[in-house]
Amino acid sequence: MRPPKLTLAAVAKEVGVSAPTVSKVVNGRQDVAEETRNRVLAALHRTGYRSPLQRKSPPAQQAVEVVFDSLNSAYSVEVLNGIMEHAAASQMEVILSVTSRQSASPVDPEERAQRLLDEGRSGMIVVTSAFGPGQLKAFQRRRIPVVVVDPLNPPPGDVFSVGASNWAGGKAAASHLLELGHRRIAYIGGPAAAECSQARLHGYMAALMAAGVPVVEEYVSAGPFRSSTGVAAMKSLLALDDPPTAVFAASDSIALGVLAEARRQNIRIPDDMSLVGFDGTTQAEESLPPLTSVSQPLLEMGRSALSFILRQRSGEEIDSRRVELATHLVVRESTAPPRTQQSPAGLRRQAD
Amino acid sequence: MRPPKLTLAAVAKEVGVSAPTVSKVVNGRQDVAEETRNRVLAALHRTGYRSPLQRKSPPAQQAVEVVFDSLNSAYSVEVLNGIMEHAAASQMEVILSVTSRQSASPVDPEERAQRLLDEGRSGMIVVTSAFGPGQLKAFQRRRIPVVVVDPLNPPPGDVFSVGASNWAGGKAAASHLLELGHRRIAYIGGPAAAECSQARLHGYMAALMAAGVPVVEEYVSAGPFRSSTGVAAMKSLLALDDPPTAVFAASDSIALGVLAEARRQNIRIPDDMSLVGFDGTTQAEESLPPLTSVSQPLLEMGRSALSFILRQRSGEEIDSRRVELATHLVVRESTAPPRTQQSPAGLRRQAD
DNA sequence: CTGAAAGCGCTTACAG
DNA sequence: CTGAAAGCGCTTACAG
Repeated sequence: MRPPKLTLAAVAKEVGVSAPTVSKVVNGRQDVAEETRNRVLAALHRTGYRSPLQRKSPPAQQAVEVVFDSLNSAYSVEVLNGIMEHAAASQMEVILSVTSRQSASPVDPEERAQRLLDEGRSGMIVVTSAFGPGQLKAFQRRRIPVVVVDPLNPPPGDVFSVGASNWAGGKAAASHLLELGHRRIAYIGGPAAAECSQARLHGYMAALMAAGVPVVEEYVSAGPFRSSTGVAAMKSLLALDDPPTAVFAASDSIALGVLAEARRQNIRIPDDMSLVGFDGTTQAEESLPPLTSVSQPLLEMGRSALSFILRQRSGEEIDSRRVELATHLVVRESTAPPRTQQSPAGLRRQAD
Repeated sequence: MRPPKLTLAAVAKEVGVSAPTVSKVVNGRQDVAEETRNRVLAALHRTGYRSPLQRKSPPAQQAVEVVFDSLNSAYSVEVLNGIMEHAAASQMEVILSVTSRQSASPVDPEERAQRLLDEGRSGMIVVTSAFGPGQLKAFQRRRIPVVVVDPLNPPPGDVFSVGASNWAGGKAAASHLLELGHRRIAYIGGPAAAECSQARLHGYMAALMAAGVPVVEEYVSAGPFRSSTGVAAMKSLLALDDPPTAVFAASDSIALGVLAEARRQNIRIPDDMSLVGFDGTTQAEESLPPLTSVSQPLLEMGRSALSFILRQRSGEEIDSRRVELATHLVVRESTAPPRTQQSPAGLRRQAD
């Protein structure tokens, strides 16, 4: 005698609810009590129920969706590389999408989440993207593992996330400059709203305050993580009566902009001014002079994100929903003691 | 009033048969008269009937596999961006893989091709990769559309490929330098075996020969598309008795290496030496000085590759299996007339 | 939030 | 070979 057919009704009977209720859970409907949903999901999982749809098509290759807001930075590509590496090692397919490349129509999150489910995907990784809590809910309701990497906005407490120790990194950068003897240290940040950017700023401020150095408002600016931000900020800084002797840029791209503008104005780095970047991408390594930079373990961040998905998928109980990987300062040739602490005028004469 | 729902019953009514009969045809049953079957099939096709199953899963979401050998270059990322853009516009999913990230086990091409087929993928795009003819055959046998972008080795004649007019680009770069008055022009190429690299070299040679300028062996070198190649080549060039007054680098990364080494040796660009890159990535734009470079339509190449797949997929008859997109020279600030055509010694004195 | 009842669209079993 | 009738499994609309 064959086991009774694995229908939706059979699952319902097993859980002790009605068929319509199971139907709702399977389709990610809203109107199911949390507790009921959990019991049904458990039974669905235990019995291995597959909808007629799923039954028809062969069990698909395990796959994970990866969403970037853009691929136009060394940062993104490195995180992607980390994901790809882990994916290859664990036989996962990676379905990539880039929101900034999306043509007009933004995808409805409910629809997207349902499709993920229908196609049997293992989860989704969202990188540097402004995924709102509303969008995340569509996934949580369907129990699709989601991991965000360096979210623009801090994610709701129950969402898994991967980041780097930005605060400590900011502090390390500023401390390094302070130890070299700098007192006038500028900070050029990323988007003011971005979580990581704020953390770096606060690390910088913490270091200054610990050293008894006041935080000067004109020394702090913000902008997108692009070299143009560094160029613009550097122009303003050099126009100050009392320009800084060192600059801490919140990304290597920004730092490269600073470097370009410095060269244009004949400010030598590190002789006339010290410069620290953030990210530790090859850009920093290959620039001239090679940039002192706070290195983020970007590959590792990508790997961790995927490994979070895999662990959730395998039903592992995960206690901490946030992984923060260590940054570390890599000292290269763009930082040196200040030329003369007393003579800011000397710096500007040099520039003429 | 909306059109009546397109059910199996509706189709039946239209043909003048019963629903069960249509059901049999849809499911490929035997017990239907040939003539009836044909009429039903015609109606099915005409009305565009889709079973609830087909209707539900948005046609198993069309997807294309994209294979890169590596993602560590502005070139690759830009091509990928082009693919992503077109994919978003045409509602395709992109399944990414990177061969250099592949853990030890190389995937068996037969297996890979079969999986592609099983999962109903639309095709595969292979970028800058050394995909052998043997591997391609596994796909051709299964009628899976494959498009290669800038293959390392020229693909078999019947494979679709997308590239840029490398020869013309090389010629344009060298011509530009010749027109400025340069006669001692070096070429730093990419991997000697790479098709695109050879084309650029031959374009360069053609321009020199047309101008009656001999091709000097010591002025021509090759290496990976990385900045270190530029550094090394530049060192050798500057050590020559008769160093060139201009350098044409086969990629922007290589050119950036040349630039760095020039700065280290106090060779000013373009005053002491002119420099032309290739690719036209933002690296070239943002460098200091901004680099004159042969721009490749990388986004467009990505888009074209995908559009090739889509056209093949839709059964379109395609006459030409090779698309070659135009490159064009973008003159920026790294090129200028030679300082003194007569005094190579002058250049070297300058460098001391 | 839940489920009895009705409904939907397709398929099956079988009489003709 | 065909189709009326019964059946299946899931979903919907809605009363409680």
